Amino acid sequence: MLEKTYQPSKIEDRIYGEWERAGAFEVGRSGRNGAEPYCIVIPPPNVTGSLHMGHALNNTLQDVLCRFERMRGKDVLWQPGTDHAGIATQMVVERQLMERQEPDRRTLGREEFIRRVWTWKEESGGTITRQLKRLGASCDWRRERFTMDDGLSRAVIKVFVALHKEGLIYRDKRLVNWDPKLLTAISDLEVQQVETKGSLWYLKYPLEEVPGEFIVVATARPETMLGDVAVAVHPKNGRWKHLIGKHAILPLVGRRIPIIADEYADPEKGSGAVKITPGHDFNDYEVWLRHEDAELKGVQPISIFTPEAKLKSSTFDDYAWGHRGTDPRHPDVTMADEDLVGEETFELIPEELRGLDRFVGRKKIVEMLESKGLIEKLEPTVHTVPHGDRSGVVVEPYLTDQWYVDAKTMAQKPLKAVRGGRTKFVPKNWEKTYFEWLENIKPWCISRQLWWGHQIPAWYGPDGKIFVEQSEAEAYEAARRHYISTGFISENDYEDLKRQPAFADWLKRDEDVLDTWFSSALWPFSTLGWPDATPELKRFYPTSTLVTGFDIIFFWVARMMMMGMHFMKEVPFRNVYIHALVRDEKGAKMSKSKGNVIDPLSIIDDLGADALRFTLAVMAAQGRDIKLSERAVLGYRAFATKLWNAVRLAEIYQCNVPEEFEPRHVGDALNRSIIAKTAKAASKLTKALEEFRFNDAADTIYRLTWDEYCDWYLEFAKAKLTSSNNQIRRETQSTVAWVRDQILKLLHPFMPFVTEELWRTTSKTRIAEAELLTLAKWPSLRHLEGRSEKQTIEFAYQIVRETRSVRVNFGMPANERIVIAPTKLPMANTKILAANTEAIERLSNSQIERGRRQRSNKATGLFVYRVSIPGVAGAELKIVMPRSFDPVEQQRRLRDEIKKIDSEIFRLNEKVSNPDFIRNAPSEVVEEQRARLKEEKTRRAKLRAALASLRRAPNVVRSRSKLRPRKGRGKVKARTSRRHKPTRRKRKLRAASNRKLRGALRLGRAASKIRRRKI
RNA sequence: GGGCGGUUAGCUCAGCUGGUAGAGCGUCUCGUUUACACCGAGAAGGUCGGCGGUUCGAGCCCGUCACCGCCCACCA
Repeated sequence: MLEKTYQPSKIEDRIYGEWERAGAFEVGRSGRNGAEPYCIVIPPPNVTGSLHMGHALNNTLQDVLCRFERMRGKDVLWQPGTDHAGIATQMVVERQLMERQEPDRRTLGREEFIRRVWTWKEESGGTITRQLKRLGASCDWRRERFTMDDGLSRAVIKVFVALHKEGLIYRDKRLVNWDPKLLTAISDLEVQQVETKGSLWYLKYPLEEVPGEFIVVATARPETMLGDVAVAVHPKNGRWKHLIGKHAILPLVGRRIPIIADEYADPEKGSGAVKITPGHDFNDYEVWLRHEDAELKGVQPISIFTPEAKLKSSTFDDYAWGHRGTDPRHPDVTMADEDLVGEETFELIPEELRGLDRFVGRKKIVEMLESKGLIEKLEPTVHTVPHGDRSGVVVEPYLTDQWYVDAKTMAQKPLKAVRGGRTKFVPKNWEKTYFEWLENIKPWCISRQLWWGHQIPAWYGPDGKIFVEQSEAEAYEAARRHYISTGFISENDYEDLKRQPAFADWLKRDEDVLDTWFSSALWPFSTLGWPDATPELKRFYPTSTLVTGFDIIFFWVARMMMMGMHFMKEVPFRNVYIHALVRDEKGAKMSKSKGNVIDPLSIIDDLGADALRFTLAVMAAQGRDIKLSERAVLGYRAFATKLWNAVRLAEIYQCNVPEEFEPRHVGDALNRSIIAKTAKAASKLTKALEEFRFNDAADTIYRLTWDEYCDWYLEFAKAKLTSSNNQIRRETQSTVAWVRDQILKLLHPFMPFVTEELWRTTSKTRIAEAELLTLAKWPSLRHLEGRSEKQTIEFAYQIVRETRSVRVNFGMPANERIVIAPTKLPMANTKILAANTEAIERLSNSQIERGRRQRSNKATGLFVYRVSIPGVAGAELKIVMPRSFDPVEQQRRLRDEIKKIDSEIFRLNEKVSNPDFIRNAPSEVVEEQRARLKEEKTRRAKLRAALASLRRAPNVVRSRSKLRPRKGRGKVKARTSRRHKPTRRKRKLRAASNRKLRGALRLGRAASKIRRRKI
């Protein structure tokens, strides 16, 4: 026996355990050998991560797809794993060292530090995996991978070496975005532009050729002026063009720099002349390149800042003015890269500026210029300043050697693949974003000055020559061959060297590691076993669908396309489903600092994983962000409870599906109808999922369960479940159970836990079906969708709806039984009516009168309200009003309704009498409109008749509405004026007093009648 | 500057190929020996952002304007 309410926390862990024990999520389960493969690779969460709402959404959608396809009989592989997340993980472990007051990273040394990270990973790295299980994720956990595990590392090295040999990976000295806090290069994508208030300084540079005159340059970064190599002005326009070819003297240092012509200088902006600082600005670097062989021949970019060692106790910014050796304030700390500023550059920097933090230096240099009268003016501006997305500090363009991927070349095939439809984005408009980015892609900087990650397989020889090989041994071998063949070393000398300890340092491995996204880019094939030709690789690549957020289309999706096309010669996935962001209920991004984060785990604890999953799925309409509130989840927990209770009802009435039950042969109209509706819902849901319309799919099963099954079907079925007619009772019991089972299956991808639990507890009576719902077959019910709707139970439902509506609209109390009489029914409907009389009467609290007895109603002369029964031509429902309704109110109501119908009829008339409409519209639309017109006219006639008879009706008491304050109105006011909702107890009291009031009114009515008679 | 998306009931949002504007929540009224009060019934509530166009017919297609959001680029 099921408990009265569903408590998710009681069952979820147990159910997940059962799935795992049964190996339900394992790929290639027995009996699936002939099955079509279906594969999703999980977007690997950071190993440091814990489940946030974005993960919850992302993985819910993947799980819905996987469970759906698994039930459809496909051989499903949901490939799980985590990402080593270079910077994030390194930061976490460094923080931990600090908290435990252990030696910092540099003190520990690289090897020991990495050992610590691995320890951390073993201890804490499983968090996200456990949390995904709590969400219900049906991954094949046996196959879990990690971007730093041996296999994936091997794939990374192999890819790097191969691309290097093809010239698609190379080392280059150029400007990169340098993160001064993390002390590493980062890629363009890791830079966030932040709007910042700043100033624009107008600096006066003296002209060499015209003493006493100046050229004015505008800059937001005056401190970089020490690195200026030129001043650029527009070649044709502006106030400075006459100075082209002349020279300026760089203030403070007295260096002579040329004034050059370049279109980059916009005469409209700033002063019209721009300082060129190729060592510290991407645009200036481009200008330098353009003039490298002309006016700037022999001039090199100057880097005037040095990254310095990250100091634990540092109170100043980590990026400072050029200096060497030691920091004056920290004489004991040796700089990591003391040679990054060359001797000459060092000499270029005035002594008082050396060693200053860059922002302190800015102030200082402005003061120095100001004191010399070289600042013309200062303008406040707002400009966007690049920040490191991880560190949050202002990044610095920095000229240094890094490794790059030739992304431009690699982008070509991915572009073609999507243009040719081999990979499709859903929704499609993201393709445009993808195209734009790939078409304008720049070299991808892949080296990072970190320790945690895949160390670059490049070794430097004694003369700086680079050997990129898969292993140290191979690098040494390559070096041996190279140096011997070039005569750098003789064979004998090499053999000697080999025996010496110095040999270990003969080649030096590159210290840097690869961008985390480099290994993620291989994910769709590396996790399947590449570079080995595994059966899984053959079977599941290309994968079916990738489910991810739009924020990583560039970071991840595009790069997987590049690597996939290059190494597998095929797209990594057929579909890319891009889902939205989960925001808070006000639409703000969830963030810890804002404190508006909804933690999926606490939601799961309180309301259940199913409720959360269903909420996310039903809200996942394409192209819109999800605004999530706890209230919404609450609503879908109620849905789980509703389902629970429906199954309980089936249990109470001993419903089960006997072996011989065949839904096609069901005879009763009520039962036939719910079977057809279930079948239609199944098709609709299936189609929606095939098209990634998760919200439509979820909505469909919600409607079927709650509206059709619970609110209508089960309510009608109750009468039959206790019927003394054995045949009808058994058929209904079977149908109740059969539909229940279809619902459990259809809902299972969305709400796996509660449906599994219900399946288990009700499956004792089921035959030839899977023990576990998760392994059951997806319903395929096309043949049960049925033919016409005309003779279904729907009209019986309509009778109930109309009667209920009339009851409330005419102000009758719910507990007063009224008399209704459906008339002019076709034979089929008459039968259905007869078969469902009990249910109709119970649900509308009415008594159905038919045939002879109807005429006796006429004899009473009571007011009879007539309405058409929608869907059954000509049929109408007479509702005999009791003596307890308010006629004045109802006359008003009827007149209002007639007015509405009048305008509707007018509109339809216009339409139908318009020859253009008749000519152009499809005939079925014309017919439809005509039918509607007719229907509306009939309705109006009935209402008019009702109005007329209302005036004559003997059960009308005119004085009543005067006696009684207009029902409800006064109370409405009182209620809405309250600050808060009355408590349940108060509401009960109020209901009781309302009943009393009604009692009093009835008395009043009787009294008034007597009075009238007297008159 | 380039691109994408949004504007529909009090709130949050659906609305597929143009053909009677929907849901959930909230509000109001009524109803509990009933599978479920995490419930049931009914009701109120909308010039579908503005203007123009195409069409027999526009929430949907086209143009335009306004406001909101996001992405990319740039900003001396």
